[in-house]
Amino acid sequence: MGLAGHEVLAAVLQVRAGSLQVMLWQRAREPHAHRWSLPGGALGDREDVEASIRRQLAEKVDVRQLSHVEQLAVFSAPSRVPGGTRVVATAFLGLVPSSIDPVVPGDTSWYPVSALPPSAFDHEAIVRRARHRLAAKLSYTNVGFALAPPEFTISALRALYSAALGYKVSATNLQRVLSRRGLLEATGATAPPGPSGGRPAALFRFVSREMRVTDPFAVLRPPAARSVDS
Amino acid sequence: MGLAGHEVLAAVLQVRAGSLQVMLWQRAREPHAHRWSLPGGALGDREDVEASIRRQLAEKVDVRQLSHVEQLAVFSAPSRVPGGTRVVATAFLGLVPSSIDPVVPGDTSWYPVSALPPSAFDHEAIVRRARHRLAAKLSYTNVGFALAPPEFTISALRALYSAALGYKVSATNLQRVLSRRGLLEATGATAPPGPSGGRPAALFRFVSREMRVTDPFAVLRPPAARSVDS
DNA sequence: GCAAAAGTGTTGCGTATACACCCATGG
DNA sequence: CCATGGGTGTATACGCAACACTTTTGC
Repeated sequence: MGLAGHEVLAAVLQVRAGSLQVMLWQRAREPHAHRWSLPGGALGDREDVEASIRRQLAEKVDVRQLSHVEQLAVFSAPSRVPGGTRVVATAFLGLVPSSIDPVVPGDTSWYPVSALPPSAFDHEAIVRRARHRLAAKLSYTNVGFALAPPEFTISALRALYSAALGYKVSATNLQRVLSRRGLLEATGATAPPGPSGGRPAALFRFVSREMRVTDPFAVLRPPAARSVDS
Repeated sequence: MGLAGHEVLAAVLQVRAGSLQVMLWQRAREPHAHRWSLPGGALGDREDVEASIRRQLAEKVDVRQLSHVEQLAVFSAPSRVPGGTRVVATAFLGLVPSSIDPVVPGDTSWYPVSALPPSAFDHEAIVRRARHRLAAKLSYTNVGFALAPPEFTISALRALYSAALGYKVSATNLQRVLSRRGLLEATGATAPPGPSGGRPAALFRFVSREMRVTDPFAVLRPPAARSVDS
């Protein structure tokens, strides 16, 4: 009769060691003992789903390290979680900058999204969804800021985008696109060159670290106004 | 702890009489008696949220008339619905082609999204979200098919897009964009001219009536492949 | 000076916009 | 033959991809 358990889950993604990875913890007990599952838990009585996922993630990582959190979708197949009580899940995408290595509990670790271990319930589908959402938003928003350190070289940024998208991105054009859109600004400082020399790379930062749509109307724009994003 | 009511709600949108309208029904009882609210109801034990919203909408309209349904977001503020039991809602966007005038119950009618009557709960926010989602998807997917009749003239299609987007769209460019992307095809037939003459308009149809992303990577495309939408 | 890495200039192409012009019908 | 509405042709603008070339360092 519409009464059901409600849980929140998050696919927390980070580019680590050159690949896009997701934070998972290993279940100790049934159901699905030893399988890997997404962090999260039951929705509390006095919180909405976003407050809830932030609270739950606080048990795994320092919440201030989460650079971005957004709702993905509801997963509600009646039998998605075995047992007497039916459980509906609200899934989130969470992002952590690559410059941070969060301290995580012992049962928790990171896995490349392209090589997940045996996953519990429908969590693999949730990770796929998160991955797809991130790739899409990298091209029409400024979410890049959520993967990047406060300051970075273009090469480093290129590596992040490549890892998240799963294919090589040109550093040249990446810089141009992000600059033209006004997302990137030079800090003035430069990074030291590598051991084999080379021109020192300039450091950049994202102008804003709030999610913003940067390519609002690919086509069918309103007549004259260009800078509307609403 | 995590046990809550779960309801599904849909903002069913249709272009009627030149404006984008939403289907609402007037509450007879408290809470929020006489205010207007979105169709929907409690999630059943044996259905997922999408099956549920389709079932609930069947009580209002012929489900076959729904040309598109998609999840919007979860609305979960603890006090969004007054009363003892906490109610979490999964909101959907539903679309009906403008050629159909569904028979609706007596307590139900259509209102322009730009001039909503006093709305129940957080339903106004849900309508805003639906409207925004529709506008966004009109520019990078083929959702247009869900607003349009099986066959239509370019002028008629222009009127639909203009109503849904809230600003004038050029018929010339609309046709070009949709044609280049391979979404539109001519039926060969023409519509009779109006009472004051004029060249008879050619009839078109959408090639596919399944949702598809048509502008997958605004930028940052994978190197060579162009037709990837995954 | 040479190799390596970073960044800029230039060109070409694909796609969208704007606007003029041609087409087909009713009166 | 004129007014009305429909459709196409053409010029222009803009943004991204590709690639060559210049800049700045270590050895």
